[in-house]
Amino acid sequence: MAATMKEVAEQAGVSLITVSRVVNGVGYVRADTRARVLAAVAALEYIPNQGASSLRSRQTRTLALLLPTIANSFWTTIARGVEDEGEARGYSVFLCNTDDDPVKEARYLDVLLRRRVEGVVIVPTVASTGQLRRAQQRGMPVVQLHRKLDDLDADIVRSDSYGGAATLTEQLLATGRRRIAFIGGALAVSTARERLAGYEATLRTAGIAPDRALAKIGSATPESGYTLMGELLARKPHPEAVVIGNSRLALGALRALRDAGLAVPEDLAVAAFHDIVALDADSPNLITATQPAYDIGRLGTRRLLDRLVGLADPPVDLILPNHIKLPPVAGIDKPLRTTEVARNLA
Amino acid sequence: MAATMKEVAEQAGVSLITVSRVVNGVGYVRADTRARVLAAVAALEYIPNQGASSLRSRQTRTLALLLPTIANSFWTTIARGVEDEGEARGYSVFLCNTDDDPVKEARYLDVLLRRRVEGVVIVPTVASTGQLRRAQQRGMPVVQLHRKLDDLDADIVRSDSYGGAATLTEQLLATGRRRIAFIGGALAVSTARERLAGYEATLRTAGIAPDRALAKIGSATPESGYTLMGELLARKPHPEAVVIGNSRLALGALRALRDAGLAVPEDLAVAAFHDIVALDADSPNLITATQPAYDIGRLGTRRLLDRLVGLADPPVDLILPNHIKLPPVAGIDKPLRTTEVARNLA
DNA sequence: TTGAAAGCGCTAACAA
DNA sequence: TTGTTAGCGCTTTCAA
Repeated sequence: MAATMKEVAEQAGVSLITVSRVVNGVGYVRADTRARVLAAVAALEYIPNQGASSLRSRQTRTLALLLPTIANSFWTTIARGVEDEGEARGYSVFLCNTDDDPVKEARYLDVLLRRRVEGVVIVPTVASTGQLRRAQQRGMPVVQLHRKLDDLDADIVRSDSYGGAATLTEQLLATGRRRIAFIGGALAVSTARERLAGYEATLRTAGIAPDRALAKIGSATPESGYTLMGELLARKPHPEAVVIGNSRLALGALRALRDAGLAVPEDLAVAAFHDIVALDADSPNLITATQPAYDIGRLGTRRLLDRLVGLADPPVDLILPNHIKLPPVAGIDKPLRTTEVARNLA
Repeated sequence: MAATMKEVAEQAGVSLITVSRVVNGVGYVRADTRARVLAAVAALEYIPNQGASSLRSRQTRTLALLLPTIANSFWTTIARGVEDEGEARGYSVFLCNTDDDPVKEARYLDVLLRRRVEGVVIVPTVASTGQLRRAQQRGMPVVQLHRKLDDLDADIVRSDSYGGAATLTEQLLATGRRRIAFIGGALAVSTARERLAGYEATLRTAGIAPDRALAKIGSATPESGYTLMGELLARKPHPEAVVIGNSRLALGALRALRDAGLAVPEDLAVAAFHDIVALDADSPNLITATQPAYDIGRLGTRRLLDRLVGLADPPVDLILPNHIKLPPVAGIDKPLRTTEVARNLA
């Protein structure tokens, strides 16, 4: 049915390899020969079979992106960055939703190995190390996004969780508030640990001993945020401000404040990491740190593609600054960057 | 480097084809032969090369999803449905963001043809027909999602735009309001046309002649929604209610109402199509119609996969009901479905 | 239940 | 500037 290179060659009266050269634009071909080949290509509506080419050349021009779920705007923006960079360099991208389930992730990795994907960009689960190392040993470069596995020797691109939390805390301190609480996600995740650490270190620097009773750890859901904020409000007097480690927690916490009839920031100031669009409606009154999701995807993929063309440097840990936004209040209106410069920028 | 089937065969002391049968689980193989082969597979860490298999068998087990952009929660939820269904049936999915740009779309379709993708699930642009027909002619089935191209002979799965708009309008009428306005997206898009039609027909059924001055058409952005709502509010008296054809328009329209100091629904009731999470914060006071995005993706992909195993029925137009949500007001609290049943459900 | 032979559509390596 | 030969790793077809 579909025409092959051989048929094009016969039609054009040249050899197979000449057609290959014309189609791929490599090597020397006389102009009139090229024209004859192109005419045959058009006449037969020839479309190269990339699978056959891959088999011989050992290049599939294919990447894979594994992330928790595409149905969340933070991951989604990363995905867009990955796809754009891949497309720009001639790579197609397989999309894999792991749901943070190691079993699902392992199954995908297996499929990708069979497909001889050239490289993998991944937001890893806590249990990914073994499988990823296996992939690396088989010559499949891996770039981690957002979350860092300590015992994996691979490039990583992420945002500055520690610095972001520190800046949010600083901004609250700058408004004169001292009793500042914290609500964050499970500490098994590296970003959550770093955010808590950034918050505590900043308090100490300001001469405030962190009060562990004011640091609440939950599960990255609005429900959890609602509950934890409720616990903070039950204290008399309640905290003057709170740093919140992720958007879903913030959503619930803000609801708790509304239900309690408290105004933000007058009664209680809120500074939160802001990843998801759902927070937009509330954000005018918040201090927010937004991660550069698109760039995380884009730069991670760039790094991966550079590896594919031979880059052999040691793995980098590329930490990108968050974008800090302050509420439009007189006197505090210049946005800051959490870190001065991204290190090791490719 | 990576072991081949041939090497496994030598190690196990059998022929190539026997290894193939064991690996693929087809045909007859004696238990002890199978065990020897499996041992060799493990020893050599053999992973089948799917590309080679595809070349011979002409099955790539690969689909593609083309949509405007993954960075929008409606499309994203569709994508999740597509990926889940594909994964469940052993297919990997290439993700392609077209940005509704026909040129980008055409370039992707070309790549996908080269890759011998087995089928395509697409949210088409207005200019897709030619390329898609070409794909069909080359044996690549196409399923349209959400938007219908009139002159393409392909399955489509979408939600009931006409019925959704009709129900939103009915619900507003049921609250006693009569002067009901409409704000919608560009009429070049089939869904926008159908929503306007559903609104107008419902008014007529209620004995109200649609007032064209109350039907505003814009460009599916919050800015446009803000402007158009402003125009409606400039009329004295302003409308008692408005039906809004998509979420981004609604976002802007609601902002305009806030800025004008009008309460929803007391001063002006709002019924809107609700696709994106950003609207959640406002939705308690709205009547909303939410499209079954996940099912659109899932059922569309199912249809495509059924075609791949030989289904030859004429193309269907599968129209799924929207989910209607009413504000928690006494007396009006039972959700409705816009259409009784999805027709032609596979 | 197992195998031999052929070939999918293309490119690498070398030769002319 | 063009061509020949070989073979990528697997499945199809036919035979035993």
